[in-house]
Amino acid sequence: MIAEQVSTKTLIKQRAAVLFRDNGFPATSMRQLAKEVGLEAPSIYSHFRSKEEILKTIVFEVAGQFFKTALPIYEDVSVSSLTKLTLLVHSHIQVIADNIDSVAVFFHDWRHLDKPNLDNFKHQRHQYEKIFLDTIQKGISEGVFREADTKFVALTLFSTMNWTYEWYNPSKNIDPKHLADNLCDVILKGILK
Amino acid sequence: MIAEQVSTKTLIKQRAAVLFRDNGFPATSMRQLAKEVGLEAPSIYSHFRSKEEILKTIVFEVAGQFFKTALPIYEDVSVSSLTKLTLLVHSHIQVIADNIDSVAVFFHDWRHLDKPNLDNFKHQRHQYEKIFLDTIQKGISEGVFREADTKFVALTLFSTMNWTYEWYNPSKNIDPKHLADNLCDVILKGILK
DNA sequence: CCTACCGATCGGTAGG
DNA sequence: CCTACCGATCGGTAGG
Repeated sequence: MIAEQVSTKTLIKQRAAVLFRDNGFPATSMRQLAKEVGLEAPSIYSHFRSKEEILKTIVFEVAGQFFKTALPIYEDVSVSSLTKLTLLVHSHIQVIADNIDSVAVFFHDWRHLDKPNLDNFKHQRHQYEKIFLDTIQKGISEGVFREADTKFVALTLFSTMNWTYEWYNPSKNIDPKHLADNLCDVILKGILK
Repeated sequence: MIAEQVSTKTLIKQRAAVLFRDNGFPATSMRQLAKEVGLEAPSIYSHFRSKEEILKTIVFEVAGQFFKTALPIYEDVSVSSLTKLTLLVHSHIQVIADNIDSVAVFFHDWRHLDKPNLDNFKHQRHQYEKIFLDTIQKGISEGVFREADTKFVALTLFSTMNWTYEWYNPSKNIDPKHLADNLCDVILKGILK
């Protein structure tokens, strides 16, 4: 009984992520979603209290994934800044590749969260960015990275990583490890010969 | 009389860009937009045939801007691949900085274009990407850029440039020229010392 | 450019 | 998990 409920809830979440990704959160109706899951619209409300709660669940599950993989790397004192940054990029890309639909929603539709959730989201994002910022900063002060505006470098790194959800197709393209390798290569060494 | 109509149309376009940017196209209502412009909702329909036509106008005006600045650079045979790429990055960033609201709509809401416009958009985007792709390809074959997957390098470059609309604030941050310089610096030489 | 209004669809509830 | 249904709001039209 409980197992079946969890399974339906997960199904709703997964189908919602695909619909949100394709059409955006506001343009997706509960009727559409219900149809996709094989239910009537009101039945969804026995699993989620509102449309926004589905969005909230998706967004914060992705946030949790990002933290879960990045924190252990961040806190490991035995590796160099360079290795640490490389590992962070790999874990970030892996999370994106493992959850493309949800991640697209995460990057696209967080704007539609309601007030307390929106603030929570921004706070968590800031915390996460700090992980990369600190690592880059440390690398610069150790002389392994070039002298540069830390914030700008971090922003550039995030740009490169986060745009992947726009075009990356796990089933068609190269695997996440190669993607992350290529990405590190370009960002670390540049494209100049 | 005609001048006033043009001015109202432009005003609608500008306010729409801001609303679409903040709330997304589907979440913005014609009533909201009308209020922002100081009209009643039906009055908008004397300037645009539909909500989608406003989106279409914004998106393709931005596309036009991108082409207008990039094409002369692309076709100039007197400059090296390196200079050409640098100039292309500068012009691309300049267009983003000059039209932040419209550009955000361009990157975010093109998905909501209807069929013929959607195809047209994708075609134009592909043509534009080709400008950068060709330039990188030429630079590689001339030995000025490192041997690498051209498509991946172009994608990385676009990622870096296009993510800027998410955080760049022309009134607060550094000016577009410096932004483009920093961006070229990182993408060309990397962050490694 | 406005008033008056349309059919359709929205998120969500009541009650079982 | 369903049927029946709610008030609100949507994009858009008619007619002036």
